[in-house]
Amino acid sequence: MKIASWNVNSIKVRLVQVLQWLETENPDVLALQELKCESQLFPVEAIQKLGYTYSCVNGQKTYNGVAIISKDKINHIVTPDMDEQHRIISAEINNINIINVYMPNGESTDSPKYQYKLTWLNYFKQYLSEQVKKHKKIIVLGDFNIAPEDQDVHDPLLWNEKVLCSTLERNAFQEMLQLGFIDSFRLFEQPPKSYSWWDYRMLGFRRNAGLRIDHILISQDLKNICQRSSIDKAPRKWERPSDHAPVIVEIMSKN
DNA sequence: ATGGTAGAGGATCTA
Repeated sequence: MKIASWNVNSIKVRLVQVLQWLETENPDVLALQELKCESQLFPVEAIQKLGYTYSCVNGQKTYNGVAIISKDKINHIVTPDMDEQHRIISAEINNINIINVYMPNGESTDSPKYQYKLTWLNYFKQYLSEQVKKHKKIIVLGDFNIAPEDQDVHDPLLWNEKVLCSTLERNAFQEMLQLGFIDSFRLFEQPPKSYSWWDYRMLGFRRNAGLRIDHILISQDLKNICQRSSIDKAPRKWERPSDHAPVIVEIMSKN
């Protein structure tokens, strides 16, 4: 079972790329973030034509918005948002609980948005702690807007204690792991300087000035059946790309 | 001191 996550930064603009990527990579499940569209405007038909019969959307106008599309049946859809910002959608597919998140960015550590992010992270940790009591097989994936370690940052000195890299955010990430999750990417040997997001500005991608802020966490029960975890940089080189690359995990078996 | 780019929506806000 191949499961992927991609912050598309507007599904309306990125639909062409998403369809192209689905055709080449053929994942069973794709979690999308930053749809920037209302749920009823999500392009279900075009996606269904590629065999993704099932989908669930938690959209909103202008900002945020998340969705899960799947070849296999989607059950128990929930959207446990903290407030009016639509950032979470969770569903069960093939007996695995998939929690798709778009975490707040925070803007900068002196911004009120940073305080909002910390509050939101606290809320989400609480939600996860409830989920681990209820389910054994859980995947938490999406745009975390946190680079967990210095090895996930192109220039750790430049980013030292900056938003996305600050100690409080990294602590929150570790506290999520301590609930019983593993950063699937680090289960395997990876190319050095692997990132998932590059700023559109200042030739970020060409300089590989990136951060690894998109993650796929798996619960302990999935560790031994996790086959692969990777970042696909290819779509970032395409015409009119998202600033994020898709991240992928492969789990053995369907049940 | 604050740019640089992209998307939404029609002036800024968010990232």
